[in-house]
Parts: sequence; C-alpha cells; structure tokens
Amino acid sequence: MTKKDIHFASRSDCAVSMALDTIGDKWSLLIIRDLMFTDKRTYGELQSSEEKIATNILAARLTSLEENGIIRKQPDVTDSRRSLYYLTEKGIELLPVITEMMHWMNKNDPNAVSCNSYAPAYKKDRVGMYKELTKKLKKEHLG
Amino acid sequence: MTKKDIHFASRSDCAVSMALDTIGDKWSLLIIRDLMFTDKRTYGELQSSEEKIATNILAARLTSLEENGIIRKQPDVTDSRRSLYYLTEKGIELLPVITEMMHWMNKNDPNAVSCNSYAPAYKKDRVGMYKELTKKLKKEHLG
DNA sequence: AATTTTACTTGCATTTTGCAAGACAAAAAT
DNA sequence: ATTTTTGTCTTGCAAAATGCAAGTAAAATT
Repeated sequence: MTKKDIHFASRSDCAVSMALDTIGDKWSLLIIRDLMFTDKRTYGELQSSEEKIATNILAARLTSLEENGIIRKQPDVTDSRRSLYYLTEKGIELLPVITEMMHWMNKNDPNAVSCNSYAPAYKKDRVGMYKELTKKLKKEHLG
Repeated sequence: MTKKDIHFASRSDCAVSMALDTIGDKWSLLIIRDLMFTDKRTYGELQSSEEKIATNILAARLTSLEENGIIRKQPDVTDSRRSLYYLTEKGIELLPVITEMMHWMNKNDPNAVSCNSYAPAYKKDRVGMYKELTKKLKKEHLG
C-alpha cells in the first residue's frame, strides 16, 4: 500500500474516476474556489464562506487536500496561531475544471452567479484566459 | 419550493456550488463519462463499469440525472424490459468539465488512464476539439 | 493576569453510500 | 404452454461520510 492508498483505494485507474476520488466530494472544490478567486487564506476566512462548511469537515478537507498536494499550509509569521493556505501548482491547474463547471451552470441556470467576471474573456479566448489567470495565480500562490 | 428544491436546498447561488449540488457526488460524472465516451446505454451496461457502482445507487443517480435534465430515458423498442439512456444537450455540455478533469489527473498522476485518446487534439486546439466532439455527441444522443 | 481570538478536536445525530437479497415483468428456451 | 433466464429495479440493513454543538489549547490582546 502506497501512501495515498492509506485513505482510500481508488475505484479504478480511469483518470476521471481518480480525479473524483481526490476532489469529487461536496466541499473540496469549493475550498479551492475560494483560494483561487478570493483572497481568503486562513482557516477562519475559509470557514466564513457563504456555504457554511462545518468546522470538522473543513479541517478534514484541508488535511486531505494538503496530502494530495493540491494546497500548501504555511505558518503565518505575523500571528503564530494561524496558518495560511495556498494553492500548489497542481491546485492551480484545477482552474479550467472549476471554470468549465461554473460556465456550465451559468449556461444552464439563470440563477447561478459566478464568482468572477470571466464570461467575456471565456467567450473570446478561453485558453488564453486560462494562461493569464494561471500566471496571476502562480505569482500569488507559489514560491 | 420549486420542483428542484424538493430534493435538496442549494447551499448558495454560486455557480460552482450549484454545479456541485447537481453533479458533485462520487458517481454522477462517471455515469456521464460512460454515456459520453462509450456506447453503454442500458442499466446493465452502465452497471458493468469498472468501478462497480451499487445497483441502488445507480438507480438513484439515473433518476436524479434525469430530473436535472442531464440525461434522457427512452424505451428500447427491441426489448421492452430495457430503457436506453442518452445525454441531453445539457449533459453533452459537460464534455469540457470531464475532459479538463481527465487532463488534470493525467498530468498529475502517471498511473491515470484516460478513456479516450484526446491528448494530441487537446494540446493542439482544445476548443476546436470540444466543438468537434460535441457535434459527434449531438448526432448520437439528441433527436 | 484575565479575556478574547484563532484553529482546531470530540462526541453524537443525521444523511448518504454500500451490500446482499429479493421482486417483477418481459424475453428466451424447452 | 410452461419454465427458465435476463434485465431493471426495490428493499432492508450495515457502514461510512457529513453536519451540529460543545469543548480544548495556544497565542494575541487588553
């Protein structure tokens, strides 16, 4: 058993299935959304999101996301009670997944609200937008 | 309470959150994957997938996907015990979501296997590939 | 020194998922 | 025509994940 198999045996080696085993729960992508599209970085800030994640679930998901190399936990030098959570490169690479999901919902339900005003850039040049946003995210989250 | 609120109250009106309320469980996207990338169309065929979904869960997910307008259930004229499940346009529009997820996993885990050989087309012209595949899926699933 | 803030943990109720066994109708075999 | 098999589910119960409320502990503030 390898390290990642400690928590769950993957159902198959299909890429989609494996991805869902990692981020296919009700909360992981919302946490990543917040790190990606807002400046929330601490436990408390992440907990204060609109969807009201339970504190034990937030703790569990942060642990699992870190174990899967999607986020990185760094001590806050200005307040040693806190840690700051950042996306890793692997986490940043979820940008298209989240954006396509957002776009899908916006297209199919007029009540849906998107966290950023991606729409014009998406329509004009989706891939170009991903590149630009990725650059911006890397500047803020890596190194 | 509107019809869709019978089953769950959405956690927020954020598009990502709403999308996850609809397809953010461990099985829905795998069913859609099968309809999208294989010629599985019946209950039994969908159940026979590598990941071994439990029969009651499959039934529940098919119902929910149909209620959410993502799949369509049609009687099989050649065998009236069966129904055939097809993607709707809304379901077909999940192609980029699933593909980006697949790509993300392939990029980050060498063990991951992708259900189709999308890689060269993805690299060359992602959006063009989506257009082409969408056309093909519409031909097979709609009307 | 006392209080408040921040990040969790713990215990328990509720919900979702998973497993195994059936039910039931239609098709196929005899 | 009768029996057997196939295909699509349902049902009952166990296990796991999630949700809720209260509690703990260390660091910061007063």
